[in-house]
Amino acid sequence: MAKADDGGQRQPLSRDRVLRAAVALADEAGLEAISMRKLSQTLGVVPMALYKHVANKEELLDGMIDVVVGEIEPAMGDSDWKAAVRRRILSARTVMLRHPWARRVMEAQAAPTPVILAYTDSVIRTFLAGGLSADLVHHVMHALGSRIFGFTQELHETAPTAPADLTPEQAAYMMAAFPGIAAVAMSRPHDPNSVVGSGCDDEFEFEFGIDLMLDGVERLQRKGWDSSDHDREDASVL
Amino acid sequence: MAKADDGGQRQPLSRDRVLRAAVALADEAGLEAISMRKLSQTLGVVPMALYKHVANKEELLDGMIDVVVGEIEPAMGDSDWKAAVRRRILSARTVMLRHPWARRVMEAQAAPTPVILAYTDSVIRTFLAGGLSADLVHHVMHALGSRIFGFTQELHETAPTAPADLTPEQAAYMMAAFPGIAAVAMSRPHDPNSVVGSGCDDEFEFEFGIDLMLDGVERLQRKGWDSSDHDREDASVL
DNA sequence: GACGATAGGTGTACGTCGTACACTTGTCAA
DNA sequence: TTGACAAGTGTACGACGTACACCTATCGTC
Repeated sequence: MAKADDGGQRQPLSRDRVLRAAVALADEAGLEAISMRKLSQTLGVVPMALYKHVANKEELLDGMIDVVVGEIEPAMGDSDWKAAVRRRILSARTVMLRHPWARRVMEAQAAPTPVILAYTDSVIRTFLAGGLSADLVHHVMHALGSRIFGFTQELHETAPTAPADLTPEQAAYMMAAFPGIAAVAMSRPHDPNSVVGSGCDDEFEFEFGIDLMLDGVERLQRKGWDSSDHDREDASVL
Repeated sequence: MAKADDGGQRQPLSRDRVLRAAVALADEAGLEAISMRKLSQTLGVVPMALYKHVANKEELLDGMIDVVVGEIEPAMGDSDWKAAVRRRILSARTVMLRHPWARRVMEAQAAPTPVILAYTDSVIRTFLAGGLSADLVHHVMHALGSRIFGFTQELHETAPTAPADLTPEQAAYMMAAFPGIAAVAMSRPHDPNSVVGSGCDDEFEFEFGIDLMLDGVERLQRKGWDSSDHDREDASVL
């Protein structure tokens, strides 16, 4: 069995210990630090030792995601489906902010793990319990997409609208080359208290997005919308 | 200069030729086929030759994305902002369906290229020209996120709601373990004419998503919504 | 026509990666 | 005591990105 050189007893590896160490390493050193070799080092073990607990790197990454998804608050029996979903998603969001690498890993995943399916299932059941039709819920889940995991839909963390850290020359160039972006970037003084690097209040933007969707869904539900209603020749599907 | 062994004259490489070959290779062999070595092979050249035209692999990938984004239809002078944005996004979507690997590349990108900024800018200007306030446009762009590039927001191509290719045992297990998913998956017979692997009408789901957002935005605009209106203690931000 | 600069293609080499495979070693049931 | 089994080790291979030194064809200048 593995023992530390300094005489201390090293507890044996386990799948769980491997996954937790990997999550911790990714949290502090970023996703690019996750290699079987580097991870094994942090566990004081030889690279191949990991393969006794994890089939390959892909399974390692899947397991890391399961750990992260497991941190999302469980559903609570909530009378109002909108508030319930909203709280759940915002809880997911705080988890994903703790593990910023998780998004890229999930996006590269070939298929959802059972843990992910279970989370998705519980969100769906919240909608159904709120009285939404299965048909409507289907479309809503597609429309929400990865937002249910608390992911912003931005592609680039440093938003193109970020006016931060621009030299006057760069700013002038932006103004000339991308007048729309410039106009929008200048449009609002941001709340200095809850700001991320981009200079935007990310929390506000996120809530704006999910509220836009959830309010729209509520309106569809109220008017008894059904996907078979719509005329496929219409410009809009709603 | 490089010449083909068979006596035929080989036209010299160029950044453009490299990028186009890379896009073609990714289209037919997938993103994992994109390595400097394999790409150089398809160009009949030694790996290091590519570095005379592209600084490194990251720049190669950026360039590939620029090629793809360049395929999106330019904006047309459209009186109705909603229809204009809708058409533009749907055009982007058909481009991205041709290059399914583009999404992952863009998501891994550190920063937007000028080409991406130019496209983003033109979408913003469409909104502004339609009379939306810069403030509203700001939030809308965040809310739309990567949807403006025509990306579905799904994490996994094979949606968890896909009932296809399940053995009866698997189906029974799904029903028991994930009743919500099962209920939603069973809820609607899909249009067999425009179906992707998932068994869902992806085109419909995509349009449902953007229409949900654009309709919501139109409503906010009509009632003169302003981000400074809302009370930050409210449950909803709208 | 000669010639040096330069752009474009080559060859070799290094460090990193995931992981196959054969091995030792510690533990425990019989 | 044994011997099966789970856990950790060591070596090795092929793929990757790319640094660096090297050729070589082309062309403007004299």
